[in-house]
Order: sequence, then C-alpha cells, then structure tokens
Amino acid sequence: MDGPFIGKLRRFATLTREEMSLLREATANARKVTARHDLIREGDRPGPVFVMLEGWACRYKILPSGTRQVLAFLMPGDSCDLHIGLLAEMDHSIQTITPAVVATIERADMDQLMDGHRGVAKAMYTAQLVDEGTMRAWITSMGRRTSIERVAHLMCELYLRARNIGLTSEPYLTLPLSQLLLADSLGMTPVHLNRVLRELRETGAMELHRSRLVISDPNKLIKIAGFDENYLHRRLRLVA
Amino acid sequence: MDGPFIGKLRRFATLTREEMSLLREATANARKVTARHDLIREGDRPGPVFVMLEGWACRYKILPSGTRQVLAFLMPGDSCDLHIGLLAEMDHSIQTITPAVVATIERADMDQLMDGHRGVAKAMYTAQLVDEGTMRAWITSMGRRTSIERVAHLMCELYLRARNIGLTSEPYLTLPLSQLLLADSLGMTPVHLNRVLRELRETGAMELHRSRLVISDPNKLIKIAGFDENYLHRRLRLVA
DNA sequence: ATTCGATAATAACTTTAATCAATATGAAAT
DNA sequence: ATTTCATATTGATTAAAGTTATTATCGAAT
Repeated sequence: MDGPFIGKLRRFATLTREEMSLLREATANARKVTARHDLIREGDRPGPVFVMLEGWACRYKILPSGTRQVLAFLMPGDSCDLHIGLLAEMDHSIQTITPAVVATIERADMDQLMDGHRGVAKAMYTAQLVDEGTMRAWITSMGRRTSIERVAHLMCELYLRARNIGLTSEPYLTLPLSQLLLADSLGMTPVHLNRVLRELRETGAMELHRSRLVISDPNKLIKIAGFDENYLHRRLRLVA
Repeated sequence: MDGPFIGKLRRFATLTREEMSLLREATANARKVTARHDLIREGDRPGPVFVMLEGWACRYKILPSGTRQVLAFLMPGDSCDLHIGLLAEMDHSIQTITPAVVATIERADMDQLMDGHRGVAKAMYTAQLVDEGTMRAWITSMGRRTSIERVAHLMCELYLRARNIGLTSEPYLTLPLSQLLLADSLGMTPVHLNRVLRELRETGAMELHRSRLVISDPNKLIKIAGFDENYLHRRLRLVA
C-alpha cells in the first residue's frame, strides 16, 4: 500500500522507487486535524502545499452577504495547488469536512522534488489539470444544467473520484457531506436540494440517505446528468 | 513595447533580457486567425500551447442539449494551460471571438524555456494561478450571486483585466462580446441578460451599448457586484 | 430514557428567470 | 437607398428555485 497521495500520483505518471520514497518522506509530517477546521483562510499568505491523506475537505468562499460557495471537494490523495506559494494571498479558504490527516510540503521542498524528478512533476501537473477540468465542469453545471442534472452530475463525479481511490464498496459510497454542504457546492438552497434528492430517489437512479450514497442505476444516473467523464482524464467507466 | 504576452509575464515576474528575447522568438510564429474559428476542440489531442497576441477568444463547452457554456475569456497576452500536452484529450474547446493573432509554442520548447528560465516559469505559473482564481470567482458568481451581481461582477473583471493590458481608455472599454456570448458565459438567457443590462444602465453604474462598455460609476458597480479583485492577484484599484 | 442540537423533510407562498413571441435596430452588402 | 442578417429589445406567460415556517429524525450527551 502506497497511501492515497502516492497512489493518486502513480495513476498519472510512472514513479521510480526513489521518487516514491521521497514523496513518503515529504509527507511524513502528517498530522491529525479535527472536522470543520480551516487549513488556510482567504486573505492568508499561502504557506506549504497541503496534502490530504485521510478525510475530506473543501475549498470555499464566503460572500459579503454571508452565503458560502463551495468550490471543490478534496478527498484523500488530493492536494492544494502546488505553486500556491507564488501568490501574495489566498483567494479562498480550505476547510476540513471530516476529521482528517493532512501533510504539508514546504514550497522549497516541493520545487526541489519536482525539479529533479520528472515523474513527480508530471504527475502533479496532471493532477492540477484534472482539478482545472473539474472546475470547468462545475462552471458548466452551474451555468447550463438543471438542478436535477447538476446534482446527478456531482454524484457521478464524486462516485468516480472516490472509486479511483478505493473508497467505494460497489454501488455504495460513504459521502460525509451534509445536504447543507452539498447545496453550498451546487449553488442551490438546502430545501431545493432536498426536493431534488427525492426526485432522484423516485427515478430509481440513486439515493442519498444520511451519509450513504447508493447508485442504484448507474446508467440512468449518467443519462440524467449528461455525464461525460472525459474531464477526469481517466479511461475508467462508471459501469465496468 | 513588449507585446501583450511578454508584458503580461513581466507583471508576474522579473524577466531577464535573455528570457524576453527567447519568449519573442518562441512566439514569432504568430498567425492571423478569423473570428469564430476553433483553435482546438473538445476531444482533440492537445498540441502546442496557444498564446493570444491580438483579439479575443473563449473557452467553451457544448452540452448534449446543444446549449453552450463559456468557461473563460482570453484576451491579448493570455495563453492556454501550459501543461495541456500532458492530457490525452481536451475537455473543452477554444474559439476566437474576434479576428485574432495567435502564436503557438510546442510543448518541448515550452518545457525547455521553463526549465532553464525560472523567471518565465514563475510568471507562467502565476498566470495559471490567476486563471484558476478566475474560475473560482466564476463558480462563486454562478452559484451565489444574483443575476445583476453576476453581470456586474463579470464587467468589473473584464474591465480590470483589459485595463491591465492597456485596452481601456479610461471609463470606456471596447468589449467585442455579444449579449448572446455574455449570456452563455453567465449561465443565463440572452433575454434575461438584456433586462439585467437595462437595470444596470438604470442604476447609472454602467452601460453596455453594442461593443462599448462605459463604467459610469465604478464605485457603484463594484458595490453591486460585491467585487473584490484579490482573485486577480494584482494590487490595482478599479478607481485610482 | 430523555433532552438537545444538528440535519433532513415537507408544505405554502413568493420571487426570479426561462420560454415563447413579436419587433426593432444597426452594420454590411448589394 | 434598400435588403439582409445578426443582434438587441420588449412583453406576456410559464416554470424553476428561493423563502419562510413547521415538523420529523437521528445521534450524542446527560
């Protein structure tokens, strides 16, 4: 077992033994963090790169009106932007959703790691490109998908991403995301999300009960979502 | 005069004479492109990096229903993702909006340029981070801003970005974007956008007539938008 | 076992934006 | 000057999603 971070990078590039061992070293400083803890806040001067080793987190922004927009979900293996240190201040915050284990890699170490090790660089850049593709998919969802399509699309995305890192047990997935949080990520109200979830349950495509996502009919869900996984840049089918 | 590309990079990092001269060489292959020409399409295998030297372009996606979502606007000096070549296929398309002049930099040349020249690398990475911040701002707009706030926010963004590259003549800006295109970028219908533009005109904050954006009352517009330029990562005020 | 607080579910009502349908306007081409 | 086409504007109607309010459920703590 590599751990989720190295595991993820290995799906994006071939890593040498040395590279893996260096990555293990670099993330050896992992520490436990409680749920709902801000790893970094909008306006802060960026520090080291965060790497999620266990648990979930999200990027978010708070608007003047006090509403929140969730910008991305981070799962085990995910990290924040590798060149974040180039910026003077963060334009968004990152908060844990569940209790988590988080490693940090200092910018200098990261630079050194990537300069000397093309495999690591390639894997990190690919991960970044996938994150960007995901942002584009979110913009598309928000702009042009109906609420039911949008919810279905996010569930497809989260299911696939979770499956990539072995978090699923076939049609089930433990999604530690409250309806409030999901609503804040989908640009809708919790009340409306709740209605849409009922609608999705009634179609028989999926159900989300408490923290348990069951994809009862993957093809139906994909069809509702208009889901095309190409933006995740993995040749992996939702249905085998 | 450096041209918009080098000009932009110089705002993000100090470039040596040699770096600038190499960048000039790398973009010497610029060619003219007509308006509404796809530089690359979703599903294509990515090729070289595109650099806009003149004219505007946009990234977009077409949904199964045939609707379009514009994901970003590219102005002179902007380029597409530098590591794009790592991906097997594009997850979106890029199309010129106006007649344009576009240079291309082969991946190998780009890698070499960035490997040996930290200034170029730093500037390119910073540009990428700003693009990501912009995507996050768009997600936030789509998810949590009302339509009038959303329109005002985009106008603030475009005005500031255009001003950074010297495209404005004080309160005016030539915005070669039809209401249809703007609507596709804002996740709304052209009809509704038209009504919102009227509303904005009536507040006295700004008016958009044909291709001419006039920001009559910058402070009012900023206030309506809830605009905080931090995501553009430049210490520049909309009002001096 | 009971209380508490967070989360979820549902209903009634209001607001916002989409849809459908005409018209109008303006620039370019003849 | 007139035609043409894309773009923009406006109105009437419908549909989608937000708001407010109430109640239900569940797990954790006492």
